[in-house]
Amino acid sequence: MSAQEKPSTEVAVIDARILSFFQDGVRMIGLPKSLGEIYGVLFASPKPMTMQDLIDRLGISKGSASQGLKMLRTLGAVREVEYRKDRKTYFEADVELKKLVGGFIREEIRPHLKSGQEKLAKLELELHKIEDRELRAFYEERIKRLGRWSGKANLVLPLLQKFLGE
Amino acid sequence: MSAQEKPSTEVAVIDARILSFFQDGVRMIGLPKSLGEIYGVLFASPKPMTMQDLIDRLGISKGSASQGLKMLRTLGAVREVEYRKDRKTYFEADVELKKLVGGFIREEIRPHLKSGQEKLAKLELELHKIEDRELRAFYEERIKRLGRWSGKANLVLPLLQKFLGE
DNA sequence: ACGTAGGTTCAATTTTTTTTGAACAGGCCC
DNA sequence: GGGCCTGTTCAAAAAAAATTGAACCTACGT
Repeated sequence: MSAQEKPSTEVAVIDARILSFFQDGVRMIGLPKSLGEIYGVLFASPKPMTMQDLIDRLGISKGSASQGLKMLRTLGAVREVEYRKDRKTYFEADVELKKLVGGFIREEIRPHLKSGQEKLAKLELELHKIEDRELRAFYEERIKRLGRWSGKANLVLPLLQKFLGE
Repeated sequence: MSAQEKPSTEVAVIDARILSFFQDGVRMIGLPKSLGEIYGVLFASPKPMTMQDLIDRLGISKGSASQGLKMLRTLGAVREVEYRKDRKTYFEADVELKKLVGGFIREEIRPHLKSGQEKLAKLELELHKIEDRELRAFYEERIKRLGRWSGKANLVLPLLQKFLGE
């Protein structure tokens, strides 16, 4: 039923490989497998899909699909598109690396980085309380080092985005 | 007992903050929390520590400590040092960002990337089997795109390392 | 050779994360 | 209004990952 295409064996094989590509890829960056699966199916689909299509295709629950799509949208990896004039929302994969990486950095990296920087700031304030000269010097060095790391990260992320943006 | 220093309150507070810094940081890159804890303790310690020291300090099991140190060693984040002439092995944190990032890339990124590239290679071989012209064109575009992503990653990683290496 | 301290391994357990599914909300059409 | 279709939420269940602890090495000192 519905407007599904005959899934010719070859295409099915290819879809499966693309899927496995993303299942893996997403693991690498520490996101749930189902995110990779949903994105993979959309990436491999010539036309937009509904949530129900994804549920059928992947055999996942409605809840998973809904949450997965939500996350993918906030990452900017998937977008809603006008497609048919019905009640459903149709999705397609956003395939620009720049956007994918940007979303990942914004949602998954920046917040950690920020909280780390806040921790560092507090640390600096504690330093002077250490009595022992030598020990204080040691901690100063370490904390300065953490500060440099943090600074590097702040420098690298925009460069990375620019580089991937072409 | 043992050669432990008086953990003056201030130092304890600072150590705790450093620990929490790494607990978080390690989560960001998808490594187990205990790795961050172990590394954090070593990072915050002016002198080398034994496995037993870590067990006492963190209240973790011998197994955890052993496995954690193993992983940290293969990541190049921790190294064994000569310290006292006893049977124990003493560890200290390697604090060069370049080395940390390098180890992470080598152990956690490269293998995924490689397996992804192998999948891509197989994919290319399947493409010609698709009968439908239009559909084949679509898949060709997508797979070429994946290839470009992969290529970018291969380009970026060395640059990243160089940049952090200074 | 024996006992013991330091260290590793791995199956079992615990903890954490992910997924499910049932309840619910809103909107559309009759 | 009432039924129905899409989609969301969230507590409970399932799955996956990390941690433990006991068995087991190995090398050293006596």
